[in-house]
Formats: sequence, C-alpha cells, structure tokens
Amino acid sequence: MPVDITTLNGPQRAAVECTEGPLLVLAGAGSGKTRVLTYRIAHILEDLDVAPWEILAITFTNKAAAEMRERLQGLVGPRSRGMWVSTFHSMCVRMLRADAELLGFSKSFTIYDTDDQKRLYKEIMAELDIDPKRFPVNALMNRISTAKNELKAPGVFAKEANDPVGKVAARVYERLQERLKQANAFDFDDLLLYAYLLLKNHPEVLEAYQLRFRYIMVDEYQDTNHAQYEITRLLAEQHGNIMVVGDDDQSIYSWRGADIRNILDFEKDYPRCTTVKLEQNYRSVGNVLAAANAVIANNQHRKAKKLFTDQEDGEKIHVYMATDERDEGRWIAGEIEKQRQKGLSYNQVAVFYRTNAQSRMLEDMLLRAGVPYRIVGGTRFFERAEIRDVMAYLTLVVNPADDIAAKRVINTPRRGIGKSTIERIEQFAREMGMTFMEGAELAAADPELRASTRRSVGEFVQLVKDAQSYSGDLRKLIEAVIDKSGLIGALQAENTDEARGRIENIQEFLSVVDEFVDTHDEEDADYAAPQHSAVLRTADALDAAASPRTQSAAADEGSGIGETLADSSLPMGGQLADDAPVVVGVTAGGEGVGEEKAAAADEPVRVLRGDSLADFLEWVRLRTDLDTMEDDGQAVTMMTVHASKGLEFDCVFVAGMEETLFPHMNSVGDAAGIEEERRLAYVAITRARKVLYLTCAYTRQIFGQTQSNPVSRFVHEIPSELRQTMGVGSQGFSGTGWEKRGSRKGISGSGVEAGGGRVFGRSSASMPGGRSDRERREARTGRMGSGMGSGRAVSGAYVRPGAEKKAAAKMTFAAGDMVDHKTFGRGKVTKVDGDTLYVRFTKSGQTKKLLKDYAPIVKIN
DNA sequence: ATCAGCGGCATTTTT
DNA sequence: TGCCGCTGAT
Repeated sequence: MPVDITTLNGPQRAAVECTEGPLLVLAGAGSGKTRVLTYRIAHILEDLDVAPWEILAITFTNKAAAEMRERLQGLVGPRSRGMWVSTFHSMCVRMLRADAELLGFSKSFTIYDTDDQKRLYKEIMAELDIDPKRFPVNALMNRISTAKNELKAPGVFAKEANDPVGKVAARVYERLQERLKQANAFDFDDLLLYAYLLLKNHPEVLEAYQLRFRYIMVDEYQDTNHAQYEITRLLAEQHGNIMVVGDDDQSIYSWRGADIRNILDFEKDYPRCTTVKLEQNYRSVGNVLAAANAVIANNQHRKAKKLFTDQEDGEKIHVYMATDERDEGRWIAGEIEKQRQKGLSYNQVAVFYRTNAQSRMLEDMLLRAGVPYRIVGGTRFFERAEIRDVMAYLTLVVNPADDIAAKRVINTPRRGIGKSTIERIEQFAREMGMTFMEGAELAAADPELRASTRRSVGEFVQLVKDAQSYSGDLRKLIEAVIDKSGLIGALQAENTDEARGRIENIQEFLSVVDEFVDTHDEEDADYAAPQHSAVLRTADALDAAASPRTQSAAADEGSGIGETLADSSLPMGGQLADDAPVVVGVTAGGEGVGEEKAAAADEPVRVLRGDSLADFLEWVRLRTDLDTMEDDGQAVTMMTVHASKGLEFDCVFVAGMEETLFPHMNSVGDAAGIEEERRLAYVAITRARKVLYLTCAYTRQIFGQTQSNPVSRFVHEIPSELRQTMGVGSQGFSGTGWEKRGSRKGISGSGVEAGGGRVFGRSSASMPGGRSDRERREARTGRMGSGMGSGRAVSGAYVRPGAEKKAAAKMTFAAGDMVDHKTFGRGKVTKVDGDTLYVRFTKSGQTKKLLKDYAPIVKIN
C-alpha cells in the first residue's frame, strides 16, 4: 500500500520522493521535519520495497529516536522493526559491541560518563605530576574531547599542540587512552572515535555496513561534529543515498564540537546532491515568526531562507522590563496566571533562561505565586551519588576491569578501607599489570594489611564475584547486588532526611530497572537486522566458516591514527565477563561472526535483552532524563534555552534578555560567538506557538554584584512595531530608571516600594544567616518520591524537590494553616496581621513574625 | 577517617 | 553570591 503523501506540501513531498543520491533538507523551525523524515522512511519501505534493516536513521537524542520509531510504527506498523533508528552514540556502541576485539577491547566494555572521566583524569594527572591549578582538569578534558571529536589521535594531537596547555593535554591524552583501554571502557567521545576507527581500519567491517545500509538519514545534521560527519560519510559511500536534515539557524552546540560547516558545506561534500528547503512554518503565529526571522537575519553565515506561515499575526511580542530579577520572576508568575485565566493550561507554558543560575529566582517567584512548575535539566537523577554508586557496583559485575568503578565503591559504604589500603592495591595492580579488582583480590591475602582490612577487601571482592554468577531475573539480580553492597543499610543507619532521600532514589532506580525490563521483553525488544557478517555472507555468498576479520586485526597497520589509538597493545583486563553467566554477559549486537545468527537475512536479531545486566547498563548510560520528559501533569516547564530545542509551547517566556546574559558575556566580542547566541535566541523565539514574552531586568545580581545591563540586542533586532513594551522602561530604557521604579503601580507585590529596596533588605535579613553547607547539600540532593506519583520522577523529567508542593501553594494564609519554611521547617500560622504572619515552628517551638510575600514559606495542606 | 571551613571559581551539556 | 573541591585539623 503506497504511503499517502498528499497531506504534505510541495517541498516536503519532494524530500520524501527524492530517495536516490545525496539529499540536503534545510528544515526551518516548525516546518514539519520529523514528518518528512518518517514519511520518507515509510515511502522507502513500502513503495521501494526495501528491507527495514537496510535503513539507518540517526538522531541525536534517544527521545528523537523513540519518537521517530513510534511515528513509523504508526505509519507502517511492524515493518519498522529491524531498522536502525538510533542515536549516533548507540549506533556506535552497537558497532563496537559486535567487533570490540578488533580494537583490543572486550565485548563487555563499559561506558564512562563525565564523572568517571574526571576521576580518571585526576588520577592520570597525579600520576604524571601535573598541577591541576596550572592546568585545570576541565580545560584538559575540553581540549582532549575536541581532539577526539576531530578524530585526532594522541600522536597527531601532540604534534600540533604547541601551547603549554596543549602539550600537557597531549601527555594526558596518550595516557588516558591507555587507561581507558585497560579499564575496557570508552568515554562518550571514544564511542564515536573508535567506531570511526573500526570502519576506517577494517575494510571488511565497513564494507558490510556499507552494503547493508542502502538508505541513510541523519537528523539535526547541523549538530554533527567531525567524527559523526566522517562516520556517516564512510557509511554512505557505497550507495550514496544519504539524506541529512537540519537547520543551520538552529546550530547551538558548536562549543560541544558541532561543526556548522558540515551542513553549510554539504552541497560541496556531496556535489550531486539535491537540496530542498522547508520554509513553511506550521507552528507559530505571524508575529512570532516575523520576530524570529528578523533576529536571525542579522547572521552573516547562514543559508538564505525565510520562513512563512498561513497563520494570523497573533499578539505582539510582549517585552517586559523589570526592575530586577525578583520583579522579573514575579511578573512572569503573574502573567502566567493571566494566561491561565484566558484558558491556557500550565503545561502549555514554558519559561526559558540562558543560564541555570537564573532559575533560582524564577523558581522562587513561581513558588510563591503558587504556580506549579517543573525544571528540566539541572541535577540529574543518574548523576546522583547514590545512583552512581549502584551503577558502579553493577558495572563491576559486568566489567571488573573498570578500575574507576572499583575505586568508587570499594569503600562505599564505609568498610574501613582507607586511602593507604587503596594505594597499596593500586601499587599491586600496577606492578603485576593487573586490574584493580585483581589487585584487591591479592590484597585480601596480603599479610601486611590489618586482618580487618583484609577481611573487608575480601568481602568486597567476593561480593562482586558472587554477583557474577547470580542468575534469575534482572530486577532480582540488581536488588541482590544493592542489598549485598550494604548501601541501603548504611543509609538507614544514618537516619537523616538526606539518607532517606537517597534510599528513595535507589528504590526509584529499581523502577528504572522495571522500565527497562518492560520495554525490552520478548515482544517489545528492540530488533536489529542481521549482523554485517551475515550480510556479507548473504551478499557475497561467501563461506564464512572462518572469520576474515579475526586475522585482519593484526594486519591492520600503517593507517595513521589507527596505530596510535586502536592498536596500542596494552595488557587487557575485562576477560572475566566474557565467560560470565548469560545474565551478566553481553548480548548486544551478537557476535561479529555469529554462528546461527547468520540465519535468515530478514529474521531480526534481538539487540537489547531485557534480562541482561550489560544491556541494562548500556541503556542507562546512554540515556538522559530529558529522554522521557513527560508532558502530563499541570505544570509550567522551566529550562535553559538549549534544552528547549525541539520543543514547542503555546506561551513562551524568555527571561534575562540583557546584554552579557543573553548574549552571554563570554560570547560577546567574537562574531562567531554572537552568531551562535543569536541562533540560540532564534531557537527560543521559535518555540512559541502563540504568545511570546521577553523579559529583562534593569538591575541584576550577578556573582553577588548588582549589575545594570542594556537590553539585549536581540530584543532590538525585533522590529519595534512587532513588540509591545511594558514595565520600567516602557518610556525608554535610557537614563533615569531608578526613580521611575517606585512609581510603577498595580504590579502586585512588587518588592520595590518607593523607599527602595528596604523590604528586600529585611526579607533576606529575616532569614538568619542562610543555610549551612550541609543543609544546602541536602536541599540539592533532594528527595524525589514522596508526594509525587511514584515512578514519575525518574521516568519523567527530574522534578526538583519541593516541586510537588507548588500546586498547593497559595499566597493567602489564615490562622491554623500549616506552612513549611526553608530554614525553620514546619510551623503553624497562629495569627495573621495584614501581610505579617505569626508562625510557630514545630522544631524550635518559637513563634516568628514573617512577611507573607517575602518569607521563604509554602503552605502545606 | 571525617568533616568543617576556606579559597577559587563562575555559560550552554543531545550522548 | 553560591557552589564545589580540596585541605588540614581532629
């Protein structure tokens, strides 16, 4: 049954029907890009009779991949199975899993995230005696990450790096790769780098994939880095049917290595390519679109395009000039309420900001106004210490060579294994050329160590070993590991709110496990096409009794980068997991040279098993909270502008539209930087369907200093007839702002009275001495769970602690109400006198006078 | 082994 | 100003 493309517009249809040869689709914001992508795949599948496994669709986020899969399911049903619809990173993991040995890794490799990475860097720097003061870890990490993204091997990098930092980075880089290999681990950048090397240095592997993927599609092409560019180029070389979709105007990740030239030069790189522009915007109202167009038009380096819409003009862009960030937040809260009265629901409203630091005040103000909100981004669930601890245990079970994981948890919870013991183990390991775990095993028998220490170390080693032979279902296995680790026990013993919160988080983690199991069972398993070995055999009718590849590993030399990175022969750990029980071992991707896997070419091979620990870990590592952001629940969404890409809301607020903030000060002064900031502004604006608010503050506290910055140039770039200005600067922002502040009336609860700032002063002074470090830490660590629908916090976006209170919060109080104070905890309102509340706090028993609008309190029902 | 306290630091973060 | 990470004192 042919795919119905009559609902598409001209260019969209052209993009769908142009299946052969290179195709560049410049898809403006809201132009129906995903639709084109899915219809095109459906068309190829249905009308060209192409097998699903011959199609590769690459996205940047799991969320996008999931969405595409879902939509495809809707279009073509089960035929969408077996297609590779994945992110760059998970695609690379798949390839690496299949052929890890060719690169000197074992299949059970693990993936290091930034935190693991950082630990490793620190170790290396200590080892190489590099002063972290002179050479900050972050600087080195950035430098090396960039090098990896540019596919520069340590050797090449060393030659090019002539500056001091570069020279140091070169040394670290070299050692880093050795250490990662020893640990049988890849960092995020390595996934791309090594996948590239695999393809580059192993022609038979490359050829198999090339033959297999007849149609390749890459979404968000403007965000590709050089490594991704090369990988896709290699894969597409054979058939040349590569379609890339993107919008150069939405390239906002150059600082992460994204190279906008990839999309700008696509036509040069693929000379015979067809270009299609999608310029009709189906999302925004006329004024919003006009504003966006006007702003982005100021960029020099872009592909010419102009979005248009059929929609009516809509409201003008609202620009509000607040006196300060407090006023800004309060005003936004008020405006949200107005919108709500007009019938908009909270979840159709979003508040964006340039930097995370801005979120505090905004949050605070929404909280006080009783506007429910949730924050996307920020501290992530999987980055919480307790979750990472659990992950480290599980990682060790699969990959005992992971020294970073081992060191993380050998004394977590406390087992009396101190620094000296750990150093001793490390020394062992180094001398014997073994892994940390192996060293620990030896240490357990080391008479020089105290008996109690030996016992602890022994128990730790045993704990991991035992887990390797557990069988049964995944959930049980993980529960057992957690239980045996003693993590929960130690937390229970702490008997603090913080510890209870951590326990809840760990429990929450178990529901993540359930989610994995549920989504990866027999029926719903993620299916992949036959492995390339099978394809090779099928395609070439080769007798594949012996793998050509196993031998070729050695024969692979002289290809520059390959030698340095892929073939550095180092003692390799991580063998253990290879012969570990099935539950623990890797099932992903199957063997490079599958026995029965080569079976029928169109019989899918299961890729991620719901019962494999290794598969679970991989799944978790490559996933973000963002992936499963829920849009249910009535709450305003708050996030950085970066995080907003790809989303849309009826009503959007962009806060902090000031020079030095947006555009950010670090980007001013360099043309490319400003252009990226402008693209960021463009992204923010184009998220709005109907109403757009831009707000700025006349003064703002930055690093404790009060600053006054001009209104963002991006506001001025919007033609004035499209905007409507309110607030302090409604008569112009220049000159005398201060005295006008007090004259503003009718903005309820504005903290600035004619007297200027007094009320503020008192309000902050009324919170004695701020909170201690510990309290802060607790606040940050936060608890999820209680009060929120269980499972919500994890499977959905992480909701900041306290967020669940929002809906109940109202700014009116009566005697008898229970309140929760940031510092004093729970209390009861005993008396109300105008704006003053008398609250007796449960903990202290004291009664305090609080101003209802300024005290950090929330009503509890 | 642990933790308070000090000093240096400070965008954005799809994987 | 607020956070993070390290350090030195216990």
